[in-house]
Amino acid sequence: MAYEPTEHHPAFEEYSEAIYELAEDGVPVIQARISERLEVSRPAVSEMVRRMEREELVNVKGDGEITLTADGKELATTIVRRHRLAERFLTDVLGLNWTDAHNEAGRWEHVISPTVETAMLRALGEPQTCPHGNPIPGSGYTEPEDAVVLSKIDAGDSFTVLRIPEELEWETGQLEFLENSGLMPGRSGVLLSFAPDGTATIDVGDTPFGVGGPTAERIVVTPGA
Amino acid sequence: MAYEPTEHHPAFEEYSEAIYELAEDGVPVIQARISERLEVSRPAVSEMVRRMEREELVNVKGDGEITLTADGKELATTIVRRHRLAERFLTDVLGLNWTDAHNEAGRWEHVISPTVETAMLRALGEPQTCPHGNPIPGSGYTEPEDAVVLSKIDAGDSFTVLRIPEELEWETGQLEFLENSGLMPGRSGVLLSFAPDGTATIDVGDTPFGVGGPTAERIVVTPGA
DNA sequence: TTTTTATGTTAAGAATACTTAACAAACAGC
DNA sequence: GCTGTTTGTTAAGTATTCTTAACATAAAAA
Repeated sequence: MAYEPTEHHPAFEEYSEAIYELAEDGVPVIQARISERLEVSRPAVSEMVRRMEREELVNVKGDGEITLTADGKELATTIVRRHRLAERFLTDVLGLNWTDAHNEAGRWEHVISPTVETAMLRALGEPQTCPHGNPIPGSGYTEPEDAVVLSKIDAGDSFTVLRIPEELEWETGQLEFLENSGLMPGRSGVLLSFAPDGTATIDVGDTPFGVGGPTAERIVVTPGA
Repeated sequence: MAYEPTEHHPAFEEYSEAIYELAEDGVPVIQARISERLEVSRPAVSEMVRRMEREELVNVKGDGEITLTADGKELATTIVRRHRLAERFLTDVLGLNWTDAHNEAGRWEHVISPTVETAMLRALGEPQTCPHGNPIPGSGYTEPEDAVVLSKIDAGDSFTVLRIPEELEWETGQLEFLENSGLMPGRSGVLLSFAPDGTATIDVGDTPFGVGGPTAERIVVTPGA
């Protein structure tokens, strides 16, 4: 009870996070992309970006590319860290599935305090990634040198799943599909074949199944079992 | 990320909870009390009560007494349940102290989903009260027949702490004091003496200490060890 | 080159939830 | 009975964050 407003406006947290993750996913950080990811109108983004610029959370380059300032980056990493830590906690401790954990964490990230963050980190044994393999900022995680996207693996070769980028987590049904298919970090499989349209057929243990081209171009793996 | 508004406006949740807990504490439920507990101005409460009346969450009697409708009660018990469950979780699983848990739960109560609620209940073994002894709505808790307030115990008699009502949790430093003093549910002690101003001196294991009259009139205990 | 698409902005407006100032009515104390 | 406190309301205004409509420009496609 009794309002305990967060240090920063909730919307600033949400926008900073979106900017951080767009950059992480290699998507050009422009207003239109933010608008799509947060599902708000372009004018809303336009106004928020102006306000965040005034508050020195972001800078806008001449070509419209948006970058986080030091303050903005600090805010973003805090939120992303809490999001991924919460996901880890929700799956590992409370047994939620990927989809539920992802949605829940999208709200938890705004209410978790430093105290709880510390307690969760300890309870989980200082995890370095979220359940989908994405790094928890500040955990010291470094991506393996040989990490490539699934679409770069040759047909017939084996691979080990590294991570499902944030971008894919937002596609409806995607997380549920990947989790149920067993395509999760740490699992090894074989890339059976490529269709002309880029669809990859893979085998990670159960029945082989197809993964669409755009998805295969985003899932990060390491070659070998 | 991506806004997931709660079913009800956050403020409605906050106000419903305040109304529920004021009634629980035996405080007359009028606008002025809500204003004090939520620390918002009286006009703000006036407007919110009108809106909640329009949404059929509350009824206002002729004398200004505010009562929850069936819908309002459902919303309130949901929030109170999540608050107390979160407190239990934060203290028992994450090791937070009473004060931190209380503050944190004040934010968590608005973001916890039914799925997480169920998972927490299972993880905690279906607890019936929060760490301060207040019942978790829907848990089937029933207060012992012989429950009385601490100030009703005779000097020299022993007692067992039952609960610290919500009202006291809002007084600055109160939870910290009570927790550090060891005045927690389940603990037994002896009421050593009463001062003329109502202050009770008690012994719950360590050094005896005094509890102010108004506080002693609110802490609920059962007679005997 | 002309047209279409993508992108950003302005303008106007709405909902939520606050605030302070000012006022009226009821109630309690002397 | 008068006075001071408690309580609720009106009025006016603010901050945040969103919307749609309309428009301008730039980039891509035909």
